[in-house]
Amino acid sequence: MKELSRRKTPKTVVKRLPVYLRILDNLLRRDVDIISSRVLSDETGFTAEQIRKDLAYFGAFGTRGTGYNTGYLREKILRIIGLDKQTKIIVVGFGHLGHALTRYNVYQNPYVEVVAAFDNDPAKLHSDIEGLEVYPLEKLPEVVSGQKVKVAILTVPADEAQKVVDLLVENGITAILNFAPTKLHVPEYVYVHNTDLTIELQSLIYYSQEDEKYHQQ
Amino acid sequence: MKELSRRKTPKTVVKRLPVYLRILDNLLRRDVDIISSRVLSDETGFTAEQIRKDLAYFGAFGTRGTGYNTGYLREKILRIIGLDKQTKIIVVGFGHLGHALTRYNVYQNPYVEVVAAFDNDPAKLHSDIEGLEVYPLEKLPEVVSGQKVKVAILTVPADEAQKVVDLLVENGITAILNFAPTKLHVPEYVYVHNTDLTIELQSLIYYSQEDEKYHQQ
DNA sequence: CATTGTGAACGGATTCACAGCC
DNA sequence: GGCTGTGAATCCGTTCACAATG
Repeated sequence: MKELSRRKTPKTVVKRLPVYLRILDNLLRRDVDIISSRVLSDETGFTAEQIRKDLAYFGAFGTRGTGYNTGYLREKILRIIGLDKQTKIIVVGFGHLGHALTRYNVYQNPYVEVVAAFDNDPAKLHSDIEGLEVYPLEKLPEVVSGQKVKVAILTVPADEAQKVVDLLVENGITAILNFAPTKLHVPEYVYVHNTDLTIELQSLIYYSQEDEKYHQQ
Repeated sequence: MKELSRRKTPKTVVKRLPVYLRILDNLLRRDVDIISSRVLSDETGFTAEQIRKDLAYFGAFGTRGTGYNTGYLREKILRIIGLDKQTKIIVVGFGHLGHALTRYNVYQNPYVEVVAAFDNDPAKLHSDIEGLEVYPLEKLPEVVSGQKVKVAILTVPADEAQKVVDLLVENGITAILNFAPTKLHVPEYVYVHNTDLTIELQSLIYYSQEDEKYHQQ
């Protein structure tokens, strides 16, 4: 019995859930209230089988012969991701990127709340975003432990990143969206997703030069 | 013979090349001029075998019994990625995110040059970045075709993204780093990498709630 | 009879294991 | 002896094919 219960959901599946959620939101806005895996496939570009398999990781949400109830499926996915309850996040590093990301998130999603931003540079301690305070790093433990924040977005320079991460982990952060171009060392229970813009851009450049020596050949 | 020459490099490999490059740069700065796959493994977190396999896609760059010459390997990877020659890129959508990304890139890399930014909103047509002009979208064809730009960073709102992409492709763009939260339709010769911050954040939230109903079980 | 849910087959990437070479 | 380069074995996610079912 333990064998079965140890099934871990692949990361690839978790990455697709938010896509489904977005499509379902769009469909609901258009009053589409039954949806087949085939239509979801058209909207997302994933295969219908893959979508059904993805959903099957979490339960049987559909009706054979009919499809999925849009609203019901949406509720289920919200719940699976954890968006059925408010999530507090912090932004560490309030330079241009941190600033842009804060705005981006604030505006996107009612379930997600940026509760504070942090920066070491006194020049950056001012926020032009309504309801957002920017604090020096010393205040981080108080805010994170006090409000039980679990999620952090990290946009500090590479050479400060590890020190900041240690501080985050110490204070109970369990998931980090890392924009600093460096490998972070964390305990295995902490989840780190790296979004490295330099890497993305450089792989893009690789692909931009089609039919060059290495590519086709 | 055709069978052999059709070998395509896996995307996963291409994504790791810039990581190697960064490590090699760091090592060179510390005057380390011979490097083994084992040490590269320690620095990157990838296995030594994987690193050797990755490099082997492009040739045999090492010396058995010794390792790789740091500077030589760096040159090779630069060349493979296409960073041995100047690359021109444009940023389309000059809101907070576009702005931050432009700064980010300008500052990172001598081989990569943001030649212009574009936005539809007259309010955003001013740049505070040295040497960078922000133009209305009508000017895009002239700049892109004229300067033979192949790479674009896209940070426009989701509902404008497809129209802008069509314009980009029409004018010769072959690689797009897309931050708009929507599926883009492009001819198969165009490479699109999606960086969807909402998706990243939502998967992060999934992982932040460890030992919840769906996760371990 | 359309569509879900799922075991089985497949394929691509990683890891293993070792032969080749300095 | 140490480290690269690589075929073989393995792992894991995707696709296939179909049984189950409203």
